[in-house]
Amino acid sequence: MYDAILNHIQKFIPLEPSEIDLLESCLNTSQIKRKDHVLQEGQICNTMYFVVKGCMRQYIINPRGTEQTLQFGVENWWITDYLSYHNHTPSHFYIQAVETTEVIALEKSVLESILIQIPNLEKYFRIVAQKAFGAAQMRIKFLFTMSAEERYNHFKNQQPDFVQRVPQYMLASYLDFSAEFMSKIRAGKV
Amino acid sequence: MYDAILNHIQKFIPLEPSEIDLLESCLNTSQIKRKDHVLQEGQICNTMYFVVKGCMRQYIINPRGTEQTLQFGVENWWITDYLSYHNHTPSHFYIQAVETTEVIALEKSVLESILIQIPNLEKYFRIVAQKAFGAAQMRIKFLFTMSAEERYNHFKNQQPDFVQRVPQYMLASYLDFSAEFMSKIRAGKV
DNA sequence: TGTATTTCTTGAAGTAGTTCAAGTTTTTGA
DNA sequence: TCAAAAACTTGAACTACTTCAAGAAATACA
Repeated sequence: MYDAILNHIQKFIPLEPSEIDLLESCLNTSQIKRKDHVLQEGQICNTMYFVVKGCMRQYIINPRGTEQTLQFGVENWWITDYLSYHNHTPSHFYIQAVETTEVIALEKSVLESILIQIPNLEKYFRIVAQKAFGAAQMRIKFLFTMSAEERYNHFKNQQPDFVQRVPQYMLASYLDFSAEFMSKIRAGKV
Repeated sequence: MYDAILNHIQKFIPLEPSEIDLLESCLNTSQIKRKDHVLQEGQICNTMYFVVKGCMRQYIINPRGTEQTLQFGVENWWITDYLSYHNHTPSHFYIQAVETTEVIALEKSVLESILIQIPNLEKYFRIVAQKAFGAAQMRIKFLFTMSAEERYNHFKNQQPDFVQRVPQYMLASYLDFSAEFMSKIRAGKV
């Protein structure tokens, strides 16, 4: 039932059988329907979400009223607003299911008690966050140095399946260009 | 001597006197001269740097040969390439002192042994990384939604002193516009 | 299965930025 | 202290994108 998350944790740290039992007793999965939100702008985020199956995204609505995707979270990714989570401040983001998605929702109070009982899990979350930060740095590098077409081709080479999986306009905004321009890139009209 | 880092750690977790002693015995500071590098593109990064006093930056050289700053690290910030650090892969980045800077350089092997002796430090590094990731998300939001002039004004309001502290061309590239355009923004010629 | 909704496409007009080049000012460090 | 190096400014020409609007195609789900 919780194989996905337990395997992911054990890629980074070992777990005792008793720790696995404890985790299994504390976790529970929920289904988020396509287009449903787990976080809205202005809310305080006090939950981390682990994607078991499906796809979530974090997005904003820009001043022109257009949605812009900042982050996708697919299988084995954690998604949350860490700033709102840590500072108890209203979130700037929406977090929504792109397709019907199975997540493990871990509330702050539950997580904190788990971390006291399994201190070694701190290391797991440290490494996950450090890698996510590293990936964000690389993302900024790509945004800074590549043209729109290069960003599209690079992403398509790295994640060929994912390009088919989400609506084009979501991917366009993630790569920081307009949906119309994406259409022209794909048609070779640039 | 190590007040800065010990105070910073104790903002997030308590330390025993014995743990403080241990840390003091493992840490050492070094001076990085202005424009000297602690990491070059292509090297494997196996050190984390804590800025005690001064300013470091992480940058790339883009295909046109221009430097673009991805991150500044001032007092009480950690700076490193987490992706190279964790994956043992060649770094895409340069890390350089903007002004003569005092850092605590913590090598991976030393840090790992410290983390075994003071497991609670995992929590400290977890929170630091999670907040850094949160800040990177906000940064991407600003890059996506604000014009060049808005980004400049926003940064200037948030960090008025810092604008004077670093060369304009470094800040321009951090905010993702050209040094020439920055000059025009400041002169009100946009 | 059929229809409402969502997503994608296309062209035309506009613009927020870049690039280049040359001169000026400021800062650095021997 | 002063020469060399680094940083900043300016205008002119250019371009990689955006915005808008309207129609076509694909998809979801009652």
